[in-house]
Amino acid sequence: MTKTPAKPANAIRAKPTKPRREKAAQGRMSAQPEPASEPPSGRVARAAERREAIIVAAMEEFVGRGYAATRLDDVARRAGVAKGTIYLHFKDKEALFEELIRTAIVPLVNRIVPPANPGGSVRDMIELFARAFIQEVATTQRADIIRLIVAEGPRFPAIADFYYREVVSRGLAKLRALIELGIARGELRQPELAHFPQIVVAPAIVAVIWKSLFENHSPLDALEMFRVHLDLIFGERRTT
Amino acid sequence: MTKTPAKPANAIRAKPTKPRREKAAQGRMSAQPEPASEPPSGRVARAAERREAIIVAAMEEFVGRGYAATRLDDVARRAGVAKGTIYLHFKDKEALFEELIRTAIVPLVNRIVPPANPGGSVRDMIELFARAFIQEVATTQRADIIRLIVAEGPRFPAIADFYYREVVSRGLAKLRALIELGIARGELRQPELAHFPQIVVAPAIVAVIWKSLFENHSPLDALEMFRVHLDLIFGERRTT
DNA sequence: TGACAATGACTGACCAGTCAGTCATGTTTT
DNA sequence: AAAACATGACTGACTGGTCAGTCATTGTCA
Repeated sequence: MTKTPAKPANAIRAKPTKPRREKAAQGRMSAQPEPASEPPSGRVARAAERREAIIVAAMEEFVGRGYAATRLDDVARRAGVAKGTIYLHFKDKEALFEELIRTAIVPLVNRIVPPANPGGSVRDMIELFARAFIQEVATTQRADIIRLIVAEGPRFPAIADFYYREVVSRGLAKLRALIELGIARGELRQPELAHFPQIVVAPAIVAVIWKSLFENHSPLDALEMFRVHLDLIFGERRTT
Repeated sequence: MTKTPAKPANAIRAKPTKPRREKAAQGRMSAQPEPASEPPSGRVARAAERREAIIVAAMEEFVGRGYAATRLDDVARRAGVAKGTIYLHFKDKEALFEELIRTAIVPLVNRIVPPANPGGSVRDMIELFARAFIQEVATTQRADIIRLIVAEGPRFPAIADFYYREVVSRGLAKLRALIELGIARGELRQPELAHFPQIVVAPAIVAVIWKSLFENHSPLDALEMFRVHLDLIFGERRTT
């Protein structure tokens, strides 16, 4: 995409040779076992480890500076890897970014959606659902991932699509089912709510944004806000 | 990222001087006083006009590409102005960006906050408030300004501060007053709502984000969603 | 005819992406 | 078991291009 004009290729590589000496020390002597994640010894394991490190580093950089302003040099440095290594694992900056979002989102969804709680009230189920979301996202720096998606989504349709497919439509479908169950059971008396499950999660979304932008201006108790919201939806609250 | 056409690059630094001719015509002769935004003839007026054009152009570019990816060359071209002219009006890219948000936000707030409606019900007042917001923002491309603030806010504390001060705290204060009035009048029976006025506007915020990211996946009737939400808050709806 | 607004070619810094070369690790031979 | 060899993960200097910001020159108004 980037290049239109023909590439002049490389003319005469000057002196690429450079005594690489001290660098060896930085490599791995066989004697010392690693600090944290032990010596994987297998080449593949090592590679996977580095790939992981790159993703983690890239996450921090992209979240902190946005897509365009992030330098791959910084990502490499943070990952403790040379820039070229990034390109062994990802086609280009964009591929890294998209892959990043994917690997961040999937485990997030799995952690939140599953609780297919057995026989509690619908309110309890929704509360669990939302509580998990708020605790796993709004409270942590994972909120910034959401902000990143909102910020860059329109420029990366692949990401917006993926996010819609894997998170939004799935979550809303689940929510809608719960709402319908609540209506059938008489816990909920607003049948039209099933058309707009977004209303149920709206305060959680707002909490995420609030945390990112205004937390230092005025902190927000997301969980308490959500409880009040549920009182609105389900009528008077049972004692807590 | 994306490169446009093959840029002549700096192949042969030609003669710096270039007779600028036709451009003059595009300027304004002093003779004809035009209808609308016309031959201001005054230097100051002209200057203000250009400044305005730059802001409009910058708005479109920043909204479409984000801060970092926006090129001032493009802003200049879109504004029908040379790049240097931008620097006659703004210290640098960042100053332009911040000024931009400021001038976009203020009129927006004035258009929405004012309706200090006289003696309707609280629900009517809130509905008016929110309807104005949804019609003025969620429906239009102004929604992208909000997204822009969410996206770039953390990187531009001055903007987040300004936005919090001028829009958020002001809007929430107004809303809180309305909620308290509603409680006093007995229209609202959830006193704790006054602690979280965010709940009232949450669906509108969500609508804004939805429009930006998912409108093509699944359109959302923001106004209708908000009506359902108000039913939740105020209890059963009066016929509509 | 100044004085100042406007211009756009130019510079300097910056950065995505490349690739020749290095070396730790694993494999085969002796 | 040890030495010779093969592999490919890894490195980082380098290229081609981009872009914010500058400034000498030119145009225009009062």
